[in-house]
Amino acid sequence: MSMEKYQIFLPVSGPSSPSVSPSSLSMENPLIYFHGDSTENEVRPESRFQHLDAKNSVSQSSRICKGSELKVKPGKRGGDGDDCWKHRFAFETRSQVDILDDGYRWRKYGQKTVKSSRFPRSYYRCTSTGCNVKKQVQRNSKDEGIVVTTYEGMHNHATERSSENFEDILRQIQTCTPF
DNA sequence: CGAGTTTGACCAGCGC
DNA sequence: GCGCTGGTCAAACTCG
Repeated sequence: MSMEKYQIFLPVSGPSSPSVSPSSLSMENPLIYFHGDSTENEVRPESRFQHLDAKNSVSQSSRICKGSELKVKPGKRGGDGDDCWKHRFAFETRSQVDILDDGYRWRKYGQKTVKSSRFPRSYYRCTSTGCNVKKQVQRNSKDEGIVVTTYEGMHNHATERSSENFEDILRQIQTCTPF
């Protein structure tokens, strides 16, 4: 993925605009820019997100958009036994490959075809012991060149490989709390 | 042989 | 209550 180009969409409007210059963001040699229209270009009308949104008393008008962070309750199976709300955010990247090299090591634990998309959704967990971060990867059904990545949780360790720029992006997304 | 992937089964939440 | 759906488990499999 050395010459892969990424287009990362982040919310520009709202109180949580990442204070980062687009030109400073890169991943090897990426072209990254901010996307200004978060209404027309929502990740997808995912009912789950909207439902969680409602639980968090977030107004419907400010529903989930790309790069937004939200807090989500742990899985129904309570796999990690964590009763606290987890940080969760989603963003889109334009890439030929599904898996972004974000510096962390991920282990795939499932794949499902979801009704809302013709592409399967893949489920990954961070392989680091004690780190319960998960992510879901799915191609946008409207534009298969766009990969929708949803992170859940916060890493409690450093990256295993250097991918500083992408890590910067993630850190800044995680740092800003929109709600 | 260990780490990661695949894939069918299982389970629980939600809407009707 | 039932069926649908999404998320997870775990055994089998692949690969380095």
